[in-house]
Amino acid sequence: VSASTSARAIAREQLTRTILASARAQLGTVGPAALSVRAVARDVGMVSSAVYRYFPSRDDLITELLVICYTELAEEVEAAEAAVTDRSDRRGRWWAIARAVRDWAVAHPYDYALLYGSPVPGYAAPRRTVEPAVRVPGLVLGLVTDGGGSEPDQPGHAIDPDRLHRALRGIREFAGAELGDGPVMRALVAWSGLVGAISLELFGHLTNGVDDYDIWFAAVADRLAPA
Amino acid sequence: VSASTSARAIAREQLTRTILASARAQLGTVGPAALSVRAVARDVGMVSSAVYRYFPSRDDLITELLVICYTELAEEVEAAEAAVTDRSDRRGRWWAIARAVRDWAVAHPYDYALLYGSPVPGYAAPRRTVEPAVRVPGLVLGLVTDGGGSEPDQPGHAIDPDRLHRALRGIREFAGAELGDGPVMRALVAWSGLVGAISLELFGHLTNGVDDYDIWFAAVADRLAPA
DNA sequence: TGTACATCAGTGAACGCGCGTTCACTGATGTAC
DNA sequence: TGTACATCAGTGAACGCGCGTTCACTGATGTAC
Repeated sequence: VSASTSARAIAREQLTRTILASARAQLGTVGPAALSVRAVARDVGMVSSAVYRYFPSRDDLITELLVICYTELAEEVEAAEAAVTDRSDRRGRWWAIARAVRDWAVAHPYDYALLYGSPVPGYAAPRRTVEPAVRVPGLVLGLVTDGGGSEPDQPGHAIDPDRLHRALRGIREFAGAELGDGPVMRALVAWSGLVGAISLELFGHLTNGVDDYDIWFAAVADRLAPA
Repeated sequence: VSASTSARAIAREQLTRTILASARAQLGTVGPAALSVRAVARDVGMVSSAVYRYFPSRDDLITELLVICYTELAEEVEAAEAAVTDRSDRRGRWWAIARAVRDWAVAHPYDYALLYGSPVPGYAAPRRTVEPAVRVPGLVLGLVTDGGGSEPDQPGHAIDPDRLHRALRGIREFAGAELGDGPVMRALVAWSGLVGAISLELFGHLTNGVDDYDIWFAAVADRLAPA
């Protein structure tokens, strides 16, 4: 019996998933800051100390949840974007992305809050969360650069283009160096607007102001289209 | 001695402020979810039960903090916007608003997280927080409608204008009924982008991507200008 | 102005609860000969 | 194939801590006559 399929290994994998699922469910009732190892243990029916056989600390549990949620979101959004058959329809691809992000957020509001809401106090996300985290904004960037545009930013309010160019170095390195600042800014503005719009909706800032969030979001996303 | 200036009344007012200041300072180290009555009491040098002479519960303390923070933010933003002498320079007024919001957010990141980050679990904001909360978005709305524009929304992606119009009823009622959907959407998109951009920055989503947040924000705000 | 009473701020103990993490342990699963 | 040993999952008790809120109380401040 190979190590990875032994009864122990199978049970371990199973239970790891069960613990994570329970933790994620707990997120939905209590928020990430109050996520508790003991409550998770209670939920999966083991003693609290046993959870430490699976996760060395509460922070590692949170890290795993972050990776899972970022990955799940990214996969749904990537699938939605890839489903747009006319690849030259960049507006349609944008709408697919925007809609998929919001659909996921509405379906998993607490997970969304974990990813894009206030940071968990006393918790610092390790590097391994970065890669899954940048997949969705990377998709927006890819959409914009697909247009082949490499034009610089067209400044309106006295923005120093050289300084802006230097400020965006990190993003260029992430995405490949042939990016103009104009497309990068278009993508970032669209991404900011998307996150802002969803946050305003989910965090209750539109209560009594907007009655029909679906059409509202459609109209916002329409105006945010980067391409 | 009138009731409002008696030694007792003075001491009460003073201590109320001290307690709130301590609570707000505690926000900055621990996040709103972990704000603790006992820690505040310890900080101001009284026994935990004594705080209940001033605030009937922890939730009331949070409510007061919300009102204080919303009000402080609104006052700074209103002052910055009012300082733009050329009232026809709507781009300049927008920039004043955007910059003032971000300046306050950067100076008080935990307060910003309290207002625009994830909601505090188990806490429902009462009505009295609404009025101070809408002052800043109201300013953006006012800026847009100052242009006198009452045009409908110009749809790009098959958006039903009637349905959108109905969805925005609450906002129209709040701001006065002569608003076209076009200006309302322009204001909301700008406001969404503003909140999104600041949240991405403060909540750490641009780490290693953007090096110089000042110029980045200036460029984003420039592109978000609603007027 | 002085006294008797009412109001209120702050105390200290208690209730009942939760948390993350460690540690020595039992007993089952896996491995090497 | 069978036995001896090593690995590991899960237990239960404990450490030391924190929390929100209540309650009977003391003693100071305010008020009415």
